[in-house]
Amino acid sequence: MQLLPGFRDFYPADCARRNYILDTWRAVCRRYGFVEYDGPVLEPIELYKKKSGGELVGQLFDFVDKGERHVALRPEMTPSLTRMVAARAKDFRKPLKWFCVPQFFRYEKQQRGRTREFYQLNADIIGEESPAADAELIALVIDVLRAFGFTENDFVVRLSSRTAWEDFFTARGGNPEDEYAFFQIVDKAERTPIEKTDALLSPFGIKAEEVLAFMRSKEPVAGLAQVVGDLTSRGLGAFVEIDYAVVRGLAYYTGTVFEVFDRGKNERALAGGGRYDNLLNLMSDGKTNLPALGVGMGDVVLANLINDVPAAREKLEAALTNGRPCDVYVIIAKEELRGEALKLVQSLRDAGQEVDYSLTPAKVGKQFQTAEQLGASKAVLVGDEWPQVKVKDLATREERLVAADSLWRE
RNA sequence: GUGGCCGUAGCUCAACGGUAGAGCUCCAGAUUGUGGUUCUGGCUGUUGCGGGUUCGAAUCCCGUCGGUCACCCCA
Repeated sequence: MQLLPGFRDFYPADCARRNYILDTWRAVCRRYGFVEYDGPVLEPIELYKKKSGGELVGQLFDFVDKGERHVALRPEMTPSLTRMVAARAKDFRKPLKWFCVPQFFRYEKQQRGRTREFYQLNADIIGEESPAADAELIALVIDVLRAFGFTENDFVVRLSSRTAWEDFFTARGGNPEDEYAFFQIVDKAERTPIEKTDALLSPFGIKAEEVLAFMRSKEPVAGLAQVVGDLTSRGLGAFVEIDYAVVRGLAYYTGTVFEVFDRGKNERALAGGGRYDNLLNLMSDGKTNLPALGVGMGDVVLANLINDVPAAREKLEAALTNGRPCDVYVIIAKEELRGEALKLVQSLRDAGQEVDYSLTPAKVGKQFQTAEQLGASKAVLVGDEWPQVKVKDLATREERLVAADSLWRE
C-alpha cells in the first residue's frame, strides 16, 4: 500500500526530528507568556466557508459523515480560535496570549515545503490593539527561529501593512468594497508584467507604476514605525525589513501583515501572519468585538531550512542524541540469573532510569554490541560476581563491582 | 489543476533491447563472560502498476499511479 500523496510516516528518527521542532516551539512560546490551547481536528465546513477566503476553501479535505454532516479537516486554526474566544470572551483576562501546535490538512499538489498534512505553530494575541502587540508577536517569531540556531543572516521578517494599502487605495478614490480585489492585484504585481497590472488596475484609475513605487518605498507607516521601534529596542531590528510587496491572500487581514523568508530564498515562506481586527466581530455576529493578530509557522519548510543551514542542523543533531532508546543496558551473562536480573531491571526503572536488556538469551559480546548500538552510557553485567554486578562505563571502559541491591541508588 | 523530468533490493544507485548488479543496512560466524574496527558467509527484487511493439523489454511506445521541479499559492 502506498501512502496517500502528501502524507508522511514518522519512523522513530523522523518522529524525533518532528518532536524537536514541536518542543522548541512550545518552549519559546511559554517563555513569552503564551498558553497552549487546542480545538477539534474536524469542523463543520461552514466554519471555513464563512471567512477564510477562496484559496483555502478550494483546498479543503472535506466529506459527508455518517450523520450527513458536511465536515472538513482543519486547514487553519483561526476560525476555530475565533469561535472559541467569541463563545467565552468574558472568561479571559485581556490580552489573551494563546498558542497551539495543530496538524493541518490542505488538499494541494505536494512539492518541496508543501505537503497535504503538516504541523503549524499558531500564536495569537487577542484583545490588544496597540502596535506593541504586533511587536511582541513578531519578536516571538524571531526568537522561535533563533532558538533553532538561525541568525539575521539566515532569515528576514518582511513587514507590511494592509492599512497602508487601504489608505493608498481610498486616497485615489477607490471604494472600500473593491479593496480585496485591489489587494489581490497588488499581491501579484511583483511577478506580473507591468502592462498586465496596468490593465487590471485601469478600472480603479490607478497606474501600475504608482503601485510599484509604493511597494519599493521603505518608509514605515505610523503603526509600523512603532513595531520597528519596539523590535529595535529589543535588539531585534536586524531581523525585520519594511516590504509593502507583502499583502497576503487571506481575506480577513486588516492592519500589520508579515511574512518570514530565508535569506537564501531557497525555501517557501517560513511563517506568515498579521492583524485581523474585524474577524471576531464577524464570526460572532457582532456579539464580540476584539482586536486580534496571529502568526503561523509550518514544520515542513522549517525542517528544510534547518537542513540548509549547518549551524541549525548541528543544533538539531545535538538535541537528538538525548533521545537515545536507553541509558543503562543490563547484560545477562548467566541465564540462571535472568530472574534476578529482571528484578534489578525493575528496581532501576522504578528509580527512573531508562533501562533495556535482551529479551532472549544471547552471547555476552552480542549484548555489549546491542548496548552500544542503543546508545547506552552504562552496561550492568549480571554474572559470576552475583550478588554483585559489574558496572561498565561504555565510553571510558572502566569497570567496577557494585552490590546489586544498592545499584538503584546511583 | 496545467506543463517538464523521474519511478530498479529496506536505503543510495548501476545496467539503457540480449541470463537484474554494487555499496550501505540487516542477519550469522571468526570471538561459548566484554563492545563501535576488521574479515568471511547469508537474506532481500512480480525493475511502481496495466497494456502494446519485439524472437527477446528494467531498457522503446501508450495509459495509469506516485515522486520532483515550474506555474499557482502559501506553512
